[in-house]
Amino acid sequence: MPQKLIPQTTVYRLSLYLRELERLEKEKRYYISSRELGKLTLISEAQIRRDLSYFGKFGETRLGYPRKVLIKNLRQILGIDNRVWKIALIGAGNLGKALLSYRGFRERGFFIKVIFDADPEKIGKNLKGIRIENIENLIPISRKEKLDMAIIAVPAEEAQKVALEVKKAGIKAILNFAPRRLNLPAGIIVKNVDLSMELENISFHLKRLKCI
Amino acid sequence: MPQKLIPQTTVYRLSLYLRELERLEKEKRYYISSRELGKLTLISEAQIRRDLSYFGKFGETRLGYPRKVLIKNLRQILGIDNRVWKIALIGAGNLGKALLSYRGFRERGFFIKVIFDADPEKIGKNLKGIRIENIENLIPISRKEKLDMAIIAVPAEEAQKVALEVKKAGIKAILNFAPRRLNLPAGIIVKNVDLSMELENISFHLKRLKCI
DNA sequence: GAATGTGAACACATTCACAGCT
DNA sequence: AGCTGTGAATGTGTTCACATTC
Repeated sequence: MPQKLIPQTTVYRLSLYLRELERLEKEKRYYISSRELGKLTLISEAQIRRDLSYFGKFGETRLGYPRKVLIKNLRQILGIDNRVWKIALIGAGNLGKALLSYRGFRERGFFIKVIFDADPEKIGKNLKGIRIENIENLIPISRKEKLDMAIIAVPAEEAQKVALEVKKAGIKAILNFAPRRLNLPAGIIVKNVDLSMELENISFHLKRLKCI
Repeated sequence: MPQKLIPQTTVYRLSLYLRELERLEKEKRYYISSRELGKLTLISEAQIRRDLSYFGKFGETRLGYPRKVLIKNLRQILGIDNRVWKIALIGAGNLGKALLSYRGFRERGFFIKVIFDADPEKIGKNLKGIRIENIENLIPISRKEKLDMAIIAVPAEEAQKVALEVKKAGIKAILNFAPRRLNLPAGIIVKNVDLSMELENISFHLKRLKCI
């Protein structure tokens, strides 16, 4: 496994490949070609070969990629092979609740271990069997539970403050749903899911359609 | 407004600029420089000037960009200046409900006009004052209401089928929350919000941290 | 013969660095 | 003097096209 520089986008596509390969559960054939996988994922075959080549040689000449072995490799590359990532969900509002019932988490080895909120009404109650803790206790609880990741689902105004606490707690990754760019020191992975930006992007392109 | 090719990423950043400029409501100064905006958005000043230059010359030499005028221009470019986009929400599950209570929609001129679901238990009921319609009626209702956009928040297995119906209904854009790549003919804008992919991306980077 | 893996070419995106302006 | 706007240089990501392999 050479340590070449891996494009950002490649990692996202690996998830896509994995998902489609897993959907082929009933498929009897041992091998799948980059062309076939390309048809399923809508990614060019050359792109697929390039993406995989960053991590090794998984294919066999004339045959293609052995499906199940490739699945195993992809899961290992993505870090979701029999490993558990422990998550803090911060914010027990509508979005937080929706995220709690998202099946994809558990399936992929992501476990929400603690929920935090600032609302005294909510603190102490349970959601899906998980206790809602006072956000004030974020740091001690995170450290005790050795949490890997925080999902920020609080109002925009709170997000930056919360993110700094998360960093202080030694958590190494954030998935941020608040419509606010987080300004954090290096050493923490941040991914943003920003609904406003997606909507405005669509709006931009819709407008172009109508004007041209 | 020259019709140069605009990078994908530029449009997303415009949203970011707009949001930060709007946050400066109390700011008394008329002008803001690309450097100052860069500090706020964590984008380089050169990038900001380049991004804006795709759409015109909004700045003034020696002074910077007139904040309020720039806001107006950005809103116009993004297509959210006193215009209403009519949306169908498809899927009245947990995620759908969470999206319904997202303030950002209304603020930006996005209005959820109809909700669709396949569950007979839900059809006919109301959510936030919006009636839940039978998904079977997607096409006639979409056409009558002249909907611009559909938000797909249904289970992965249903997403492709629903998307094809959306296309048939003449809707021109989709925001897809189902963990499934949609395969559609040209002529419809599709943006995916894919939680699994974000999680696996984080997992990938977390793993690297631990291994290196 | 039919696939992979990959150098080389190309396309796209960002940054540099400075002319031009007030 | 201090800003923008932008050619040119650089950096990053994708595609082409083919040598290689069984």
